[in-house]
Amino acid sequence: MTNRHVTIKDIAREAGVSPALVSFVMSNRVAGEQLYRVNPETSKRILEVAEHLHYKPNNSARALRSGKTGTIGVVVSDIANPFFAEIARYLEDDAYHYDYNVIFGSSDENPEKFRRVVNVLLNKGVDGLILVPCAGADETLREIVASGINTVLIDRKVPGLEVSSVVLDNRSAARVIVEKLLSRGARRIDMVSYSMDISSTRDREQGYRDAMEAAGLSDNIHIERVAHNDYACIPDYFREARSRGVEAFMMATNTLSSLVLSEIIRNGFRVPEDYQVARFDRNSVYDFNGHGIIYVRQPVDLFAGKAMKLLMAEIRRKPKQEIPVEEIVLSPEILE
Amino acid sequence: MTNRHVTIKDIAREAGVSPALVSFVMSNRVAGEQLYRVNPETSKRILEVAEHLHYKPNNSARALRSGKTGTIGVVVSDIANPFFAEIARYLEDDAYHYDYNVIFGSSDENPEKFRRVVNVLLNKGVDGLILVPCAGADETLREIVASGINTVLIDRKVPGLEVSSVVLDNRSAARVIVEKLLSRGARRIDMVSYSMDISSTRDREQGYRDAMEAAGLSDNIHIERVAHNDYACIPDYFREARSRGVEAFMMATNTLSSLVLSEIIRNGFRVPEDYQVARFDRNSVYDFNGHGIIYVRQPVDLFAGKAMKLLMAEIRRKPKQEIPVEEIVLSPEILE
DNA sequence: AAAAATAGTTAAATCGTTTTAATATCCCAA
DNA sequence: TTGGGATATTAAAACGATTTAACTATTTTT
Repeated sequence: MTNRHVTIKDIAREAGVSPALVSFVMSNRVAGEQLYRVNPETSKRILEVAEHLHYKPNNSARALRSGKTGTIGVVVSDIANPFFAEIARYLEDDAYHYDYNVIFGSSDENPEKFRRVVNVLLNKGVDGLILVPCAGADETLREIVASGINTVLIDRKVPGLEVSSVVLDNRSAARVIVEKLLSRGARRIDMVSYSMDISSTRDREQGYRDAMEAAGLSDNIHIERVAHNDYACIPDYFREARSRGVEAFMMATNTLSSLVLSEIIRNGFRVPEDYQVARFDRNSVYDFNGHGIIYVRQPVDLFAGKAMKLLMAEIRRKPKQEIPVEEIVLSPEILE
Repeated sequence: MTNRHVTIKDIAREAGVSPALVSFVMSNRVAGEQLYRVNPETSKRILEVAEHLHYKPNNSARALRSGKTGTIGVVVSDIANPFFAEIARYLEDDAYHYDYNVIFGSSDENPEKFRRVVNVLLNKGVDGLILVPCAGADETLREIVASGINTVLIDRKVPGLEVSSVVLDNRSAARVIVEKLLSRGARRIDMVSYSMDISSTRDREQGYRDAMEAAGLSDNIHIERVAHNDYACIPDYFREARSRGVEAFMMATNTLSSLVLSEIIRNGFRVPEDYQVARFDRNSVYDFNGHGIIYVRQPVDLFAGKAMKLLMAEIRRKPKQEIPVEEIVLSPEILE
């Protein structure tokens, strides 16, 4: 209340130096290739005065002059979805260690909203973007990349886009868990996936096909594609699957498998006695339903860590340096 | 890539007016009590030029000059916790409608980290704060309030602090669900709570006591207080509770009840046949474990909505207007 | 001893807006 | 015709930092 904003000028006056020198000390910066040379004693005095006056740099002024906001924008499908919430949490912590902040946005898997949210973040003036691209956002993504904004994709990649990404080896992961189901004797294995066109689920489908074909079960391949947020069809699907004599389900995501599991149990069946189940992502539900569920654990911490590291490398590169495009593929862990 | 930043000056030149006028039009502002009067035709022309040049206002400059960043800071316990993730999601959407952005931080229920995160947000220059105060953060909170930063507390309130808050009527909610357990015949009802000192769990404990005492069961009152993140003690506790002949559990939170439920089921018991359970917050686990669980549904959307509304009212009040302190208590919904 | 390099510091421009106070124009009443 | 009020517009001063180029000293090299 009492204290008007303390500025660099106040410190300069108090310490008997110029504002410029204070600036140099506060953000120990490089000019050209050289480090600014400040007398250690002067530097110490300035820091003491700053401390004493409770100086807090004004980020807006900094950002205005330097063009860097120290903020990065993150767009996920839905921050309330546990998978993305966890990633968000790691990103938040990682950013902190780089002296950065994070602003989040949720796309709801809607390309129009995706564009809008990205624009809001860009208007805010983020130094970079970490995006979970949603289906149909290719146009927006191309514009972003073309405009030279530092960007890293996460969880899903977009073919033909010159941009770094961090994804899971979804195809192998899916293959392995389906093989596990096969080794347990299941033959009629359905996969439940999303109808939206994103690389992660498409790759998982391919892994499922790989495993089924390798086992000579091409005829048993059945991929049920559910529209995002249209979950009313699950009961019908389950009834139909039962009539086909399905023995096991492989679920592409968290949400889907909760829905199908719920349907299985509502109908009075048990896992794994009546139906085998394999799925992506852990869930507290396992704690209550025996030990029969095979699942893929995604290294959420690495998703965040690698993405942040790539982004920071892009942000910190010298203006004329080439943009390093790197595609990181993370290995899953298969657990029960 | 091609386009250097388009500024207000570019528009002014193109439209043949002064930068000031462009500014007035872009943010249709009030001067003193009066609205700036701009000729509708001029206004239209300026907007057209702006549109045509793809003008994007520079937020840093705006913020520097006006002192408003259009960003609000939110600190929760852990953004990865479903309850807070959902609140975060609503806050994000609500903020958008006020033309604001949100930056999140997680305190991990650690007062030191709470202070640090709040300071990071303040350094960033947020226009206001929405906080879930953690135990032991009273000092930090008092400083915040004393410094006149617009603040609203959510989920938990801090007695003796002159600040608006939005909380659940935790006491009644707890009383009602315990009464439900009682009406189902349970007499030996334990409550599982946190040892940390926050208003929400304390109020819930009081509600539990109210119900037990009203039923003449004062002697059966047992509140098990678990330290945050020290969940290894749950199995011991459960064994001890069994030996006491406990028939029902009332759990103070999401996380706690998942843990206890898991322990119940791991030991081969069933809900509600062997143990009755009542708890706060819904969870997908219910979908898989019968219909016996009584739970309190918190109106998460209202938490966010009311808090944002209060905060906006504070932010938009005239400098000399009094700070309106309002305590909103939300009604829970009791479900099975 | 002169020239060159180095170290330490600063003046002043600049970033893109907002905002205050002033001005210019027109209209109508006195 | 003069003056007062609207109405519409603008010049110019902020806002608080960063950053370039310049300017002293001082030291080193030739």
